[in-house]
Amino acid sequence: MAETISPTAPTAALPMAEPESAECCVPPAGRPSLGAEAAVALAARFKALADPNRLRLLSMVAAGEDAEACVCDLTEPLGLGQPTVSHHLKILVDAGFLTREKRGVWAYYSVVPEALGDLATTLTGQLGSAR
Amino acid sequence: MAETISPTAPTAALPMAEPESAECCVPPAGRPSLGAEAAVALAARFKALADPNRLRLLSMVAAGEDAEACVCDLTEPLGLGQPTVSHHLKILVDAGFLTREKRGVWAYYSVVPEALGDLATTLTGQLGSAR
DNA sequence: TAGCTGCATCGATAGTTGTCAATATCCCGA
DNA sequence: TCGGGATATTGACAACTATCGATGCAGCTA
Repeated sequence: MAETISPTAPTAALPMAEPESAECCVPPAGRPSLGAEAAVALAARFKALADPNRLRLLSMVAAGEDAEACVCDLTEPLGLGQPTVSHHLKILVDAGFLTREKRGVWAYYSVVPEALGDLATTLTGQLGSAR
Repeated sequence: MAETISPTAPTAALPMAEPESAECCVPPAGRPSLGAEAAVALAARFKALADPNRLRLLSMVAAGEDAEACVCDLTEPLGLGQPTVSHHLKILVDAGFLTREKRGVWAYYSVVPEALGDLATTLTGQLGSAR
């Protein structure tokens, strides 16, 4: 899929070749930019958002009365079973995007706005060509 | 993946079940917050970022000379095989985070800053209880 | 107290993903 | 034209994930 890179056109426009640095694999001049552990931690947060149903859950909670909602409100619109919704909510809580508060029999979930803002900052800051 | 995005078609036209317990389960006003297809599209972008090695690739490309790098530069620091790196890069290109330019034998990848900025905006705007 | 209700946890299973080895393809230099 | 190197593609396999049904637990209510 999408593998057509037009193998003929671009190469013909190439001049003579670079003067000296004809070698491609120059040593990584700067620094590894993003460490392995930091990448794992960041990927874990993205992984929590990498599911359509979890995104909808997050959105529905944010759209609630006081930016909170209980499980029974969320189960039906998604068309998922209650255990599945509970599972997704747990993942979002573990990732720091939601908080859980049990009031009586019901469990109310609310968003953590700083978490999303922090992630957005990391997106544009660390990865957006600004090291 | 095994995600069923709720077979109910238009994502919001739920028949509004009769509220038996007036305490908790009140259907959220009627605004669907995030549609099913929008959630799928957004999740696809997050999924591309939900891997540590892909995040490091993105970061390394962004930290390159002109915010670009070729495959051979990226293979070694990651400790992955060349096909694997190529696979990850393809995923990032398909998600719109990178662009590929073939110069001679080498393939240079560069970041698409608007993609990250756009995603960051969506994060704080659509999900961050701002509506 | 007993029963009921909302939610979490526990296996089990189908589908997806990350990785590698092998191979194909493309391009440059001799 | 041929050989070599850089990259992409294919096939296979292990690991992970999303989902469900069954079950357990806690708190309200009669």
